[in-house]
Amino acid sequence: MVDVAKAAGVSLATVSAAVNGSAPVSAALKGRIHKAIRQVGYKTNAIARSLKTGTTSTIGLMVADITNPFFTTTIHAIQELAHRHGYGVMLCCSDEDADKERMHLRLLADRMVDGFIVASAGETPELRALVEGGRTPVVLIDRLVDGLETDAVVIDNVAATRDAVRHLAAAGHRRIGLITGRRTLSTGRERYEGYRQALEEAGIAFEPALVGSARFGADDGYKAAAKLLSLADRPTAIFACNNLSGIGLMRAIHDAGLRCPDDIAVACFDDFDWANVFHPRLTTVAQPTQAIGVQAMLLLLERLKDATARALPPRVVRLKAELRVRDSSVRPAR
Amino acid sequence: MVDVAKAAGVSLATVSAAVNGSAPVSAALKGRIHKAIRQVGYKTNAIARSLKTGTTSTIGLMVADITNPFFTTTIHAIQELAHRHGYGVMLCCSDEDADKERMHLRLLADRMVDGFIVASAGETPELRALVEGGRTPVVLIDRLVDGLETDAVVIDNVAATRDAVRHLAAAGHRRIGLITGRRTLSTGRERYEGYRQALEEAGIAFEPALVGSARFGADDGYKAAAKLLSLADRPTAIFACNNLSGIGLMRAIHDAGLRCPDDIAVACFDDFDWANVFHPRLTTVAQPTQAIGVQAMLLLLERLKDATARALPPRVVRLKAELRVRDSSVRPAR
DNA sequence: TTGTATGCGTTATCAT
DNA sequence: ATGATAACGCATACAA
Repeated sequence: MVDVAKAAGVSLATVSAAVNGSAPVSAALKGRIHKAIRQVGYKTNAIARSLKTGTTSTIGLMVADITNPFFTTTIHAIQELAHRHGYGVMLCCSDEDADKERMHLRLLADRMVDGFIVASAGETPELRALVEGGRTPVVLIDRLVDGLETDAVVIDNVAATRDAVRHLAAAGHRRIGLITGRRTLSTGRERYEGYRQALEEAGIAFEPALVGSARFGADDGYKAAAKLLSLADRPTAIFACNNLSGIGLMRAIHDAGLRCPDDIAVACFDDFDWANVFHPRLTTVAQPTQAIGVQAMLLLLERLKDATARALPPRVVRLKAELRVRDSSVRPAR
Repeated sequence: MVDVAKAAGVSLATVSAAVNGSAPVSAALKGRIHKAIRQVGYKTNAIARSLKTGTTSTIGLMVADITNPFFTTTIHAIQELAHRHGYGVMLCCSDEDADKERMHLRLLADRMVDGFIVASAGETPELRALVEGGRTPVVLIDRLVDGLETDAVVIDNVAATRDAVRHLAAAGHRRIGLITGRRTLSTGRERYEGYRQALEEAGIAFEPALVGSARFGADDGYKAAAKLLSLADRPTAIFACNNLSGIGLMRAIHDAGLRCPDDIAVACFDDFDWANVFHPRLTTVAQPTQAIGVQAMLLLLERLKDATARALPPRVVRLKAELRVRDSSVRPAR
């Protein structure tokens, strides 16, 4: 920039003013300056600017599983919107590991990101300090964390699961199994609650034996499902609380020599491109993944751009998920 | 940091030396300093450091489609390895749009990332300038770009496709269709070439009518597939050159009232979790997605950490993909 | 409207 | 071994 100033025969400050429009500069000088910029091949140094302004035009995005199509679409939406507003996105993945999340949170904080969007793997001192510090806005997505008062975008997991299980009950099923995710997550707890509600609503007694727990990955889901399927009086329908346990469930059904939906009805959380293609076409709870990302980024942008908005109380927006009934949950007519 | 110095009663320079180990500091002072650091709650400001050192400990990752499971796993591997080495990852997605890619490349360059990993949507002046400038290391993944001499990690697309089509031919198919991706991409060209080679090898005459083109997304794949299927003398087997066109293909088959593999055999590029679960279990070409990410990051790290390695000539590593034969490509015994 | 001077938080070069 | 001081490249308050 000093080179540009020299080449254009003006002062440093004038160049800065011309580049940022922070002060009026005569048209003549502007022309000279821009010409000089091209000549010198000047590129504004964002680092130096950051040091001076205290902002990096970068947000930190922390997700629990980047491999999950659910997060993938959300990340995409966030990234798209962020870029449109001049923000870069620094991505971190905790792999559902709270310790990793802490590390990454520190990495992001060190780099002085202007804001955070995080799908937390669990409450940590770092996360709490971050939101309580109040210096950097953070918006939670997908999962709420207890006692953390900050912006958030989640879906109504209770209603979504209730709808799905209600659908199963309406089809005549009385023994409905559940494969839950981790109860330490708000999603896990809420979906479990939705299951209970639907059961009660349908006048079906809750049976602990019918709920399996898949804390990590498809293999865990497989084991939980296999256990359910080996019950003497096995369920005639099963709802899987996430994508991965859904995969495990379908594998277990296949390996048990059972057929879906003839022998057992299935529905699961999280829709994905292929769900509609194979046999059986899978009944799913489709989250508004794109909208979640957009909403989250919008919330963050408000706090970022608008000084008065920074003082606003926490806003949590709950979006609705949609039950997509396909073949896997409805027994074919005989 | 100046506060720390004050609190510990030492000079700024000494604190810096103690923190970075850049100069010997007596144990006594070290103790005082670290205590002061905790007292003050000091956190090193990466921005200021970057301004001084000229490095950001951040790499730019540019992919064409973050929604694609292929990229997803690769991104994950890159991110993991980067973090282990103290690097942050700034993620950009071009959506297969060269113009977007240019914008994002500029965004990353402005932020002074130390290195790039890019799955390019096409050659652009920005990309060329970047590698020819030689100031920042660039490693290409998935796709090579003509005339760009830089590190790269790709797979042997010709061999992979040849293997898959050969498998189809070996099963007795003589009319084998192809749904290609964009020919402007190296992957598109190489996979097409592999198809031609397998045909020639099997003594099957090439028929232009049997190759459809799906440039963007599943819908495009659907159309291309539908056209192939409506041919008077339609193919008895089809190979889809990527995940998305595979989805379109399967939908088209279903909508045409055909059954796979009974009426038509199918194989497609890119494996994914669900491929093995539904009926028909899908025959796929599985890329070593994780290895691609690891290799790419390794290549980049070498250039980043080792001053002498920066002068090394471009290295392109070609990994092998693996054909996973499942049900969709083999006609059941009658 | 334009220029001068100063500081952002580090690291690095020199003395001491 | 430690301390004073000068950059790094930009933005801005203030003076002209």
